[in-house]
Amino acid sequence: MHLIIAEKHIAAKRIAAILAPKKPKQVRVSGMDTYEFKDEDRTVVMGLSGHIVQLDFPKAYNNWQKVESKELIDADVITTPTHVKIVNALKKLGKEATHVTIATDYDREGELIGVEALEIIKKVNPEVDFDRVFYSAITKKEIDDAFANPAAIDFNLADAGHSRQVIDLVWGASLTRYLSISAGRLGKLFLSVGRVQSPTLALIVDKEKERQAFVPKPYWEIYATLRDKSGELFNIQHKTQKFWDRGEAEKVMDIIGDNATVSSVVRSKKKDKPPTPFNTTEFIGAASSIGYSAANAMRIAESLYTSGFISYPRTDNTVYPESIDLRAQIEVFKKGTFKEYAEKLLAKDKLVPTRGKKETTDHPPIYPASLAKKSELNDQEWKLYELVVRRFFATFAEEAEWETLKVRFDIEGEEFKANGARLLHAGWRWYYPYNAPQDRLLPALEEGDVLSIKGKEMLDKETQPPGRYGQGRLIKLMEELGLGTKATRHDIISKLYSRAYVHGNPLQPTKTAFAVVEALEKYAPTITKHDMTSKLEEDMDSIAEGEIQEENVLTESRKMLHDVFAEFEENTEKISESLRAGLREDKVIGICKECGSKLMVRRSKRGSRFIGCDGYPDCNFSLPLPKSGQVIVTDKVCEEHGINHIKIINPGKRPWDLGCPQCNFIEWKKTQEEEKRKQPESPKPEKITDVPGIGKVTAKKLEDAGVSTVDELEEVNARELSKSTGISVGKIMKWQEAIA
DNA sequence: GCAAGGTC
Repeated sequence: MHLIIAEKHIAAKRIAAILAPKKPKQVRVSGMDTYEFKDEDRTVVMGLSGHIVQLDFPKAYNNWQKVESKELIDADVITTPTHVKIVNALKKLGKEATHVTIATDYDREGELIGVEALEIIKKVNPEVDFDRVFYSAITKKEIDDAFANPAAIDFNLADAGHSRQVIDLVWGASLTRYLSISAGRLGKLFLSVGRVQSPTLALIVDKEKERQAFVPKPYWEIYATLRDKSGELFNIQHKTQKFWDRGEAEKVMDIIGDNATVSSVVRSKKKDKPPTPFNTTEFIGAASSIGYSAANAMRIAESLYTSGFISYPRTDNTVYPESIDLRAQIEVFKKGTFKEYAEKLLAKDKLVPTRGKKETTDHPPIYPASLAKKSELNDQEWKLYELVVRRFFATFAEEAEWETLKVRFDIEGEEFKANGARLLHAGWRWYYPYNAPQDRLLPALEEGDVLSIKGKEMLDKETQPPGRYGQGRLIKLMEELGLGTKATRHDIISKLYSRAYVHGNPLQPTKTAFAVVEALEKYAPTITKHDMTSKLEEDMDSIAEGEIQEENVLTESRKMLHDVFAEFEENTEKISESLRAGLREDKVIGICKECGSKLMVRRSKRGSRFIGCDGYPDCNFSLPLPKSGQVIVTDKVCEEHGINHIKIINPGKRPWDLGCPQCNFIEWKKTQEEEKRKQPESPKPEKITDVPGIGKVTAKKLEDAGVSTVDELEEVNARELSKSTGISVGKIMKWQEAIA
């Protein structure tokens, strides 16, 4: 039997459909759908799900307290299955196979994924014969060509990928563990470190430092308001856009008289080029600018892809490959919502798409694969589908053409100006109307016109600090620096949120993030720089070229990590103190109005959280906090209470903007009172069976537990009563609420 | 409970 292994299920299905003389038979093997057909031999095609195994340390290293972080550097690295069903199917089919063809994606990870699968098969069938095929799109021509010319597996390339896995695990796990223990942050709140996440976090922290160091500089702007012939008012600005000297600006203000003369009018034309095809980064950038987070955009893109509405969403490529029939792809839209756009494009004799800078072999750019009806998708999905369709169309459209107008004015010898712009020909902007610049219309003016001045204004302004990174911009920057991949960058950003290193969008780092980045920059600078990835890429290339052995690269990397730990050991105390200080700062939410001490997030003896005063026990001012979720202190300050707003982060949920905790508490008390006022009629129940939800049977149970009157039920400890009766705590507390 | 990389 000939076994063909693809990287994912859908690829297996499509490859089978192309290779099979007749429709392939769908056969379930160990719970997996595979595709079988008869060629020269019986052939089975099965899909993996990317990596189906994972690297890890042996179980003995799992205990954070007992195993020193340093020991992870030279610990064994073992391979464990992550997709058991697929591994079982591989073993079953692998045993029967006489020949195996690896048909995973055409890139480094694809090579490694193929070798991982082959290794599983070799365990049950050591003598099996194997080869490898390369294709860059699943079209009949590419697949037929690939299978007509099978090649050998590139084990060096797979080794290169494997070295990355080991280095990521060893550095990430040992540093994460060391920092978490040093800061006393164990359990869910551990402090993570990684080759990609830490340099990304450092970018965000650096930007924040730049903002903090920024000193705003005051400047002034001068405008005059003119009336045109038709009576309309419009503004013009002094040619010195920013006056750094107030006196100078005031001098100009004094000069402005009653009239302005048009000294020149220059009309010209400007063109702007249609956009390039979407790759993942560009797609996330565009989605981000219409309000989607990177992770959400990718989640929705994934579902549009699995439903067949768009092509594969994880791609670096920005050039449509020859193998796609682009005209046919536009013809799909001759019906439906985008009919008029498709027809206009199809009327062209020649369709010439734009090309981006990146051209790769793995997958085509993202394009709409089939026609969707609005009713088939939810609102969020539709908007992103529409974005992909419109972008696809725009890449075939003409340039947009603007008419620009530059008018200069003379006011008592001072030059003023006004710029106008008008869209003459929409071109691609008709297809793709996102973030389009507005027309700036100026009245009809000619050189020598004299207009009356109706007003003048001098604005006080100051220079602004550089902006924080938005998610779209950060992903683009990560790509430029080689951090992460098209499939992981959005995940890395989500990770920074869930570790409470950042909050908000644009991203704002917490004090914890500052402390972690500072500690790493001082004692383990390698892991905070994108150069570590560049160096790793170089090493991987050398391994792939066969110039160097994987083992050599790993040994060198481990040696570097030992040096880092030697540095740690000399500075144990300092690292621990500075981390703890940073972590403490994230707990401060302001100054106590009653005593002037710090108000902090604290824990009671019973473990519940609250906001308490550092001046306790002399001052016992306090505010409640929600029971679960991480508390994040934002930089927004409540105008009324002078304390910082807070957010609550629960894994897998949207962050909850709680606002000022004191306002929130006051609001909560108010609604509580209102609710009481709403139902003052219901009198306190007399008998225990008057309490809603308590019948005779329950009453008997309660009596057996020593609770026979309403008063007793109100007083009893719900937890203890639950233990002795088996009734849930929640139910008991509800009864108690009903009584009160 | 630790990373980053695939894919769902």
